[in-house]
Amino acid sequence: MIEVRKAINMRELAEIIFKDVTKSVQDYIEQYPDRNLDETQIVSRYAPSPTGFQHIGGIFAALVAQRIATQSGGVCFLRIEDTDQKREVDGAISDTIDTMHKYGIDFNEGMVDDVTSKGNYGPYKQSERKQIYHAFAKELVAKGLAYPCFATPEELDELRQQQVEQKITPGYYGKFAVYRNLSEQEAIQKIQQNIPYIIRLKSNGNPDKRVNFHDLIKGDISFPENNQDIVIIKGDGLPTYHFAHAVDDALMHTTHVTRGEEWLSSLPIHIQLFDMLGFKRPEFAHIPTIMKLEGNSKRKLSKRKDAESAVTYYEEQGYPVICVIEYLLNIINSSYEQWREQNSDCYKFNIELDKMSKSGALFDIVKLEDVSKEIISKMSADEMYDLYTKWAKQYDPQMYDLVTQNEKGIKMFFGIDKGTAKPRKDFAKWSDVKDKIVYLFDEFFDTEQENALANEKEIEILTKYIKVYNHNFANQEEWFNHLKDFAIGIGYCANRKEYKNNKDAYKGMVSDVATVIRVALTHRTNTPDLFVIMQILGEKKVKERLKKFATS
RNA sequence: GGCCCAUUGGUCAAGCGGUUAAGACACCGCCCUUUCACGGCGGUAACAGGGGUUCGAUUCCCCUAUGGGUCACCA
Repeated sequence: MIEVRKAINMRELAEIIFKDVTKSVQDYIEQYPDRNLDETQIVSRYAPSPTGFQHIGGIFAALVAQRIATQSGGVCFLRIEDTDQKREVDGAISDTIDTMHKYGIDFNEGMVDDVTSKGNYGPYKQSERKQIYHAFAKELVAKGLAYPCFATPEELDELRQQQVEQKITPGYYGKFAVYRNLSEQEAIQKIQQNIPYIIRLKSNGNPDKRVNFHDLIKGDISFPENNQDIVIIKGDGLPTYHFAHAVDDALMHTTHVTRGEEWLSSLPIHIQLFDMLGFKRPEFAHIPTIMKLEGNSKRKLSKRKDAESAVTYYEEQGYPVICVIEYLLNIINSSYEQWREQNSDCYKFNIELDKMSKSGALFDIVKLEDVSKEIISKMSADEMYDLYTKWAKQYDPQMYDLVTQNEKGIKMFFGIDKGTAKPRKDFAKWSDVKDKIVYLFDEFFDTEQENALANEKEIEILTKYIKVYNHNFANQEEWFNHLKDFAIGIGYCANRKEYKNNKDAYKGMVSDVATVIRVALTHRTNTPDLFVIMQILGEKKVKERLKKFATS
């Protein structure tokens, strides 16, 4: 009899707290039916907060989520977790979507811009799902599994302080959770007095018992059960992450929750929530954090300290997006590298969660550069030209103007060694290009600090070379043969072995001659094939530059 | 501090009780070479430490150390 009356009271309390809730839990469960997928098809999601900062770790997490769904023929959706209104930034949602799209990551369902979405399991923005959370919270209160808590932030602070002093686990639980045993009448009374409150879960967990589960990346893990009466609905009426996660992923029928490993330790809470709400638990995969080495210790890539944590960094530096993706794939599964040798489309690579490293990888920009150089070296000259000019237009307008005015020459330059078995690997990113090509333009060449080309030997070479210079060779080979003859004529050797065996007989190697000409023409000791560079420069410029050092 | 997770060369990492402990990047050397590259060949370099279990431990267990995560009305 007493039990029945209590149940009636709890239902009444729930009605008073959630008086605006019109639909029942059952209504929602019916509204979002099971997806018609077979067991192997994965439903995953990327669920960022719209804070306006695109972190490289976000790309990493989204890539994992999107790949496992897509490769299984499943669904990956984008859900916006905007339950913290203080942190929200305007335009962040479309910025997220644009960034992901740029990196080849698109979603089957979810938000498509700041306000609209597609898919049948929406809304996909948590702030628009308040009614849904309330319906489930109401049900919990009615069942006596959740309750209003009237503790003020000050009281909570004080409680925490005392607990810390006494060296006991801090938090709102057990005997410290004073409002969990408030009678329904007392609670109703306080509500009617307009005393602010939040809704807490009435935890049934026992920390002496353990929950076991299997994480798809981390393997078997065991935690003490959660006994904290965690907040599920905040003072502003919005749910906490934990509650929203359980309700959403259940209703949206997520089969695989992939997220950063910072969530691992709250997994006992989430599992408890799924159980108490009567939901089936999804699979979990906690992705290791991308780290950075500072001194001798690893730490999380920091938004404040590390420029490379921002996705915009890679854009500004001009790393082609595909290179960043391939580098990330390489971190996800190191077998990617081998696979890539046989395949070209990185989006076809099947990732395997259980082969992912359990600990966080250091972000290795040197490795990224290598991956990037390899990819760029395989691009056609036209492709490079298009990507470079697109980048330069935004990040280096001066170069953009120069390059677009000299399209033919620049394409010739980008085309050096293209299509051969051993293409050059000059560029890791578009910001590398400028230094490697500016000498083609007088605007830069004339003002560059010149390498010293002053000794007699060098001046002699140039003085003599200009006299025999011929701009009209048909190809590199003819041109080089001419250079060789010239070098031999002035006492240099054209055969390395011979030179080595008989150094005293020569002034130097033909390579020494080439170097002198190269420096005169480019101010650099390191450039691609000289013949092509001369062709790009044109006869007039070549002669001008040679003459500068030559004596008459 | 409590609770979790991790620990193979400088970095990313194979390995799943018996291996000369892969491979890639970086570095060094040699070769090729008109320069610079590319490429080829070779080299330096690792199982955090200590106990067990076992005929045998990088692999399994325990302890220690180190690193990371987490302990909010943030996600």
